[in-house]
Amino acid sequence: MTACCHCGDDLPCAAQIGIFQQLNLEEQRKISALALHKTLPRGALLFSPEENPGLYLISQGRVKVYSLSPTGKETLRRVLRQGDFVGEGALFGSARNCTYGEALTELSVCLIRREDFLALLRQHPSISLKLLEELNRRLEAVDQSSVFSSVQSRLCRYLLDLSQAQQSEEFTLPLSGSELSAFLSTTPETLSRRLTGLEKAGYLKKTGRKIQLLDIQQLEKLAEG
DNA sequence: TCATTAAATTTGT
DNA sequence: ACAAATTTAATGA
Repeated sequence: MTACCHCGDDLPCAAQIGIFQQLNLEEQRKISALALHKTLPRGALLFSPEENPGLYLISQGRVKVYSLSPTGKETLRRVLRQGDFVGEGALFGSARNCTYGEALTELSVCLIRREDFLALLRQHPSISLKLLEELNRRLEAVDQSSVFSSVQSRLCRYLLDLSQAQQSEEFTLPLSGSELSAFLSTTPETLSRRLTGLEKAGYLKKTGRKIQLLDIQQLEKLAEG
């Protein structure tokens, strides 16, 4: 069988992806056989409104997902990391979206084309259920980051999410200040001020782009607001 | 490696 | 929100 991305031969790339983890090795191998394995350089475009071939699974690296307004202003939607997937919108025909996916780092991805993935869903209803769960989780995330919450709480939530994703209270911000401020729907200036505010309060320590969370409980409190 | 300069971030208004 | 000041990253010798 085709060796997958950076995974070992006996570890199909599907094994890394959350929604496929409950499947047995045999089934994961089948999925990996369906997938096209690619490596892309930093800056490459995975998908765009014009070209959206199917479901991408991220096996190494990070992807910036953003939309472009008619005036050319970029709004960052999310940042994908290892184990995330994107492109399910391509499954539902309405290619009316305006999102782009760009490689933030050198990238290894698996691509499952639209038709193949639909076949997969019919064959494995449990994958469909997993997919629904994940999409619902994203829906809640959008809800939480709505205009009703403050920049501070959105920032805290982001930092806590990041810390959880990296399994560490110490991490490096994956986005530049301007990118992160766009993501949080604010400006670089207020982002900087909130961040130093949290530092002065003693809730975290900041050294350049490195962040160390010191008082998780307080941050969680602020994140609720 | 160090100096120059470009870019990004922080701070004051 | 803008602009000035400061810090950090990139480039090239």
